[in-house]
Amino acid sequence: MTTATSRAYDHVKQAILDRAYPGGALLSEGEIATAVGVSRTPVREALLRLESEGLVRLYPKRGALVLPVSPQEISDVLETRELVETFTAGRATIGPELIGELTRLLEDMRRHADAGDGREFAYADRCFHRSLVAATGNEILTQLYDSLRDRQLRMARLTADDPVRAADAIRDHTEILEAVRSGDRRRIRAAIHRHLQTAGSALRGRS
Amino acid sequence: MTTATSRAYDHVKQAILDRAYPGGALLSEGEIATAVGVSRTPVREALLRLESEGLVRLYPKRGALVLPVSPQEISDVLETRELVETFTAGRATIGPELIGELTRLLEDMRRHADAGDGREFAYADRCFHRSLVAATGNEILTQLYDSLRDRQLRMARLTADDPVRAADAIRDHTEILEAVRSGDRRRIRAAIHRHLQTAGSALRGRS
DNA sequence: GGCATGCGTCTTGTATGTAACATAGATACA
DNA sequence: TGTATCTATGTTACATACAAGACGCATGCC
Repeated sequence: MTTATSRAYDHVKQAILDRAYPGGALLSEGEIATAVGVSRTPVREALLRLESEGLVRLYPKRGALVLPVSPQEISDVLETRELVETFTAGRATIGPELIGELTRLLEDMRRHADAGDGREFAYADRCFHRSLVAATGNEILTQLYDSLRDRQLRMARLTADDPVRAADAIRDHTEILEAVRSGDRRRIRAAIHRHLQTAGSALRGRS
Repeated sequence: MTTATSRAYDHVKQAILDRAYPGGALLSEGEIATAVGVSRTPVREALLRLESEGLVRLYPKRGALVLPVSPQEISDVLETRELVETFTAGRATIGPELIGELTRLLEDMRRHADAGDGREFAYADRCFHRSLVAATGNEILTQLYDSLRDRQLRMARLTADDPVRAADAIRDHTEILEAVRSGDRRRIRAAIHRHLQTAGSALRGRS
């Protein structure tokens, strides 16, 4: 059986990302505890972790505020993502194993896009980028990148099922993969930059 | 009165950075709780936070392992630090206020170096760099940078009182400040790169 | 009306109890 | 000898209890 803490964590995180707990909501430990069916202790640990990830902020004796997505946060997340990804593009060790994984993930994206499964599509998308970052072997950056993607998920969930954007994403990723295959790091960086540019402008425009 | 959790946190963190709890040590909540004079609950929260910062790793039903500094960690921390700092050098908003703060901190460094106070010196050093990062306004990077410095502190504490390295650091920082004053971002980046290069090679060489 | 004050309620911060898990070392046995 | 099992001990994971802080609101006073 999974631990009570992780159940509480998953529940709250999912609810925040799905906007079931909207930005600005003030959560109480007890409320969540009864919702999940555990005691307050594991809930508290989950909230602490979510705070370190930047999703909530704990106010003493008041509750946990679901941080609203601010223009500042959008900007920070996108800027940091671009920094990490362009850096790793120039640094990842490119080998058959990485190429294989990227190819497989791109296939997944195509399949899920055809099936209209926005959720799985977004997941494959995410794994694609994550693989590139992880290929540098830098665990700090990899972990940072994961948290960035979580935060971005909250901003972008609404666009996940848009077929036009899906097609754009597939085109972009294909380009990135081609660039990786070519081994030309400048080209990889350029492809990633372009990709983030389009993704970012959509986000910034929306909020 | 400060909270029990923060007291536990400060105690454990300080002990780890000072190597009073050496890498490889297996801590138990109860042990720390009696040492700090609080119950196990706040200790647990402190350990959770320290785990998210990469200083310990919690093993279920076993205890908290103080992560030994690995070559991989050194490399990751230095690489990430350089990435963040060179990026922010090209992006920070340079104004009289930033220049004033850097000037003041450099003065502090000089003063503490003369006084032979390694601890205060290291603190001013850290603030100097932090100001540059914070001047981008990117809160994610600022927070990441702080955690990187903590981790590096653990690797470098031994060198803090070396007067030769202090002199080197002051020279490097003076150069950085000059570059900031000039407003030439390429020059700033170069100065920072040089600075991290020397600092890094000392670290890598030692471990 | 406007302001201070006190009360009731909600929520956390911390302490403590308890059961389950992990491990080491001893012991029994093939 | 080698291995499986048992047991004693240490440790957490989680639940629960309780006191204290924060806040809304009514009440009383000017």
